[in-house]
Amino acid sequence: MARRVDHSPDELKKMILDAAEALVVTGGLSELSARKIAQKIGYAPGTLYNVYANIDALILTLNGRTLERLYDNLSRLPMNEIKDLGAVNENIEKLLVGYLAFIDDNRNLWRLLFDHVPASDETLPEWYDQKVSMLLNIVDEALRPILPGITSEEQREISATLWSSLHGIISLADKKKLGVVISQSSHKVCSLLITTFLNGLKDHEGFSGNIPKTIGGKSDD
Amino acid sequence: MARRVDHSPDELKKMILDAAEALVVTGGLSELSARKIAQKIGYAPGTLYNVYANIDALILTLNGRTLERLYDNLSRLPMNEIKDLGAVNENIEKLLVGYLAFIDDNRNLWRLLFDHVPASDETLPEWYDQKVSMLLNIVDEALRPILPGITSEEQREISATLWSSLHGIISLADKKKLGVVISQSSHKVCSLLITTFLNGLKDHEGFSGNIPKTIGGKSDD
DNA sequence: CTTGAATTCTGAACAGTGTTCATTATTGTA
DNA sequence: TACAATAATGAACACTGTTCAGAATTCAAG
Repeated sequence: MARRVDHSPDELKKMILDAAEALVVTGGLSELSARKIAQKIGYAPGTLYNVYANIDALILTLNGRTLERLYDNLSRLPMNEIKDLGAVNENIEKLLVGYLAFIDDNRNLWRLLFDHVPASDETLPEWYDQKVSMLLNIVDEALRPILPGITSEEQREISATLWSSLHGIISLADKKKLGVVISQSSHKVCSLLITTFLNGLKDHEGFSGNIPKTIGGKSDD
Repeated sequence: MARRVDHSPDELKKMILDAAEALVVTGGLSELSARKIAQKIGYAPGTLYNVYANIDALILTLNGRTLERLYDNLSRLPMNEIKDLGAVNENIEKLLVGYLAFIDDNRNLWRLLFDHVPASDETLPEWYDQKVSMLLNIVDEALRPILPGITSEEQREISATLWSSLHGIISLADKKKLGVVISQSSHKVCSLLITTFLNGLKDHEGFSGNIPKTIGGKSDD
């Protein structure tokens, strides 16, 4: 029953990805299987393996698309132009709210980003790291105004620190592994982290907050 | 081939857990299976289900034991007695180093804590949350000296924030999902977070960088 | 048109998974 | 010694990812 003409390889690739996504959206990772995808698109299971090396590769591709969507979401958020410490805090907060909204709208896809542990523990492909990097660029940009005097490597380090911290809070809250512990919503806890972290950057080398009327006491060493 | 006398139910329970642990230690979650456990202890697969409801329950029990071990490790660490901001920073750093060492020595068991996503997304049992809570108590205690004027709920919130932030950095680094992004070791990034976070607490209500002679309730809201 | 190579797709098969449960083997008790 | 209670079995069920010989279809050349 070959029907090469029905769908081009690229079409087929997209069909598979869409079917996989639909399954994940509906029932999470546990609902995803080669046979279910095949059944959904009207092909035999073996066909998937002409297009994707294995299910891990398929999931990685799907995760890439999710990262892209997240990027689109966050990069479209309106930001404060004025960029003193308070405004930067607000901007980061906006990114957080956007992120949390994205998670709310795409919970199972978002979970797939972290829940799925690929069999081979090799490093991720370059194109995947690229997409993560793009996301961090957004954080970089939001933070830059208060850290004019540091290298881009330091900058990236600080962004990554903040971002992965927020990830830690959100993901533990999602897994309910801090269930009893955090009565507050993860949003509130994240906000606490952001404020505290940014406040803590005050004494960092290269910091410049244009501190208007924030809380006083800037020490310098 | 029943041999009720060979091993008491409790013995059996421990044998299963030990076998499961050995499998995870050797080859990670993917090496764990009911049949392999059974084979390792010389029983049939069905026997496991007389003792554990299912594999998820078994893993949860195993994770509980891992949390206990981590607690034992961290609670035994020598801490600074002097408790100004610098000393507290050092103490948290010591906890971090202890944690990272534990991960290094028990990588696959530690991964199991977070990698395994139970089928049912019900909340975790109370005894599990308890163990997590015990761990956070350690962080609480380390932080308390600089935050004499806050409620224990706020205290716990701040500890959880810091701890889950560190978790986020470490776990993302472990998953290599920040591979290219963070060239630095996760230790250095965590240290940056700790220092910045503690520094950021300075302006927090109830903060006191000095040694509190008497813990006075000076919260004013 | 016809032939034949190239491509596309199939689906049975393999080795594995968690889990169940009727049977069987062993034990403690009467 | 007989019998109920318990403990353990292991085949069976419904899954999983993955492979690959062979069938179906398309395309190009003669």
